[in-house]
Amino acid sequence: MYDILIQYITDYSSVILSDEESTLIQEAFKPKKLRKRQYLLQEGDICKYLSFITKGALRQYTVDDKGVEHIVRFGIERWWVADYEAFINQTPSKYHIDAVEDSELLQITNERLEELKRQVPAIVVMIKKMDQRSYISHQKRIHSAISHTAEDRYTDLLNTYPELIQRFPQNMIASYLGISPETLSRIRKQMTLK
Amino acid sequence: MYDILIQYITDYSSVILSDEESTLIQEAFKPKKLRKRQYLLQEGDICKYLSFITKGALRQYTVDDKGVEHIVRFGIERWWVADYEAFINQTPSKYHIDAVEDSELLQITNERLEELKRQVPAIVVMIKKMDQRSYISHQKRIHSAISHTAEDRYTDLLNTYPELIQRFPQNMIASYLGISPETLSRIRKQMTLK
DNA sequence: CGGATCGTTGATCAACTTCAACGGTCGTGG
DNA sequence: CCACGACCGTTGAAGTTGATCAACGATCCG
Repeated sequence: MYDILIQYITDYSSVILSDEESTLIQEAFKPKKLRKRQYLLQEGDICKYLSFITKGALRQYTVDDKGVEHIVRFGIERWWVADYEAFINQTPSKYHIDAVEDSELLQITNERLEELKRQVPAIVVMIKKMDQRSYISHQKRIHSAISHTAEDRYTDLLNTYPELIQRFPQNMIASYLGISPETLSRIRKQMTLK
Repeated sequence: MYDILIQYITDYSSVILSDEESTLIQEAFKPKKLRKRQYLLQEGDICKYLSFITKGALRQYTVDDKGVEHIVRFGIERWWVADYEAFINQTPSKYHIDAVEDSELLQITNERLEELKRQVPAIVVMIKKMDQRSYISHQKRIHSAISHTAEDRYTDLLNTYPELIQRFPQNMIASYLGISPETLSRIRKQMTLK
């Protein structure tokens, strides 16, 4: 399962890792398995780990006073999960993270990650690229949310991340888009008629 | 005008800069003035510079096919502006950036910034902190957009960035929130009645 | 087999947009 | 320096979009 991570780092840093570096990486990340519906993090928890998904699917979300869930992020293979705010500041999280399928993760603490950055330069390059990509995708999602209709936002997601739509149930997709499950159902019906 | 930047870097890196470092920074950033309504960047331009605002107010936005503007970002003193995507990849921008007031900026190119990071460690620390803060604020804005009503989003902005509401005309605030100017006007009226 | 969950559909309701009109203010050119 | 036009915020009326509530069938899983 470490090979997926090594491959990921190679892809994102454009650096081929030495055997020593690979070993350092494997020592720094600890495996964790989650059953479907199991929490990785609950509201109020400190987020100790940054997790790399080698298998499965997770979601990060809040629950409002009416009990409605609002999904801010999905994660599948080769994605990272953590409540960044809680992870960086080591403060209680405002979010829940749980497994939507049986999942396998590789986890690292903040301190260990800093150490690894010093030991393996490729990690620094990879993290920089990840940060840039997430900045850009956040910007796009914000733009989408403030300027497009529900249908356009769904079409957008369909084009950008078709994997997610195949992978997560429709009501979660609706929550991610900020619309009701009923509305998404109707939008999909509309679209098949065209 | 450089003192604002030096102070900012000191604040965000928690490092006191040597005279040499201050000099290096001043040499790397070039001043630029903008008249109100003047473009810093137009759609299709390559974004050559990252700009630090020492005075004034700017906005980053798109214009849709109906001619409606959608503001994704504001900037005032001690904020940075650039179309990150276009800046990093040196590709044509999808956004416009212009001055809402007469403004003064300090600009740096990507290469010069990389050089400066090697020369002044405090810059690296500062950028890391900026990245973290922007990640968190993006996450919050996305969460706000998908889970709150227009009124809640306005109240949120009022609490988080009161400076922006005092500084930018109401129709721009509405655009930033993703609602029509009329709706914002009515929301404000509602709120004063309470 | 039985309960829970999910997607769908219909009816009604609330939120927000659009269109139009009006008064106030600001900046600009004559 | 004034007058005019452009822009901005406000308000009303009507229209649209999406939310809510309720019911139903299908599927999945224990």
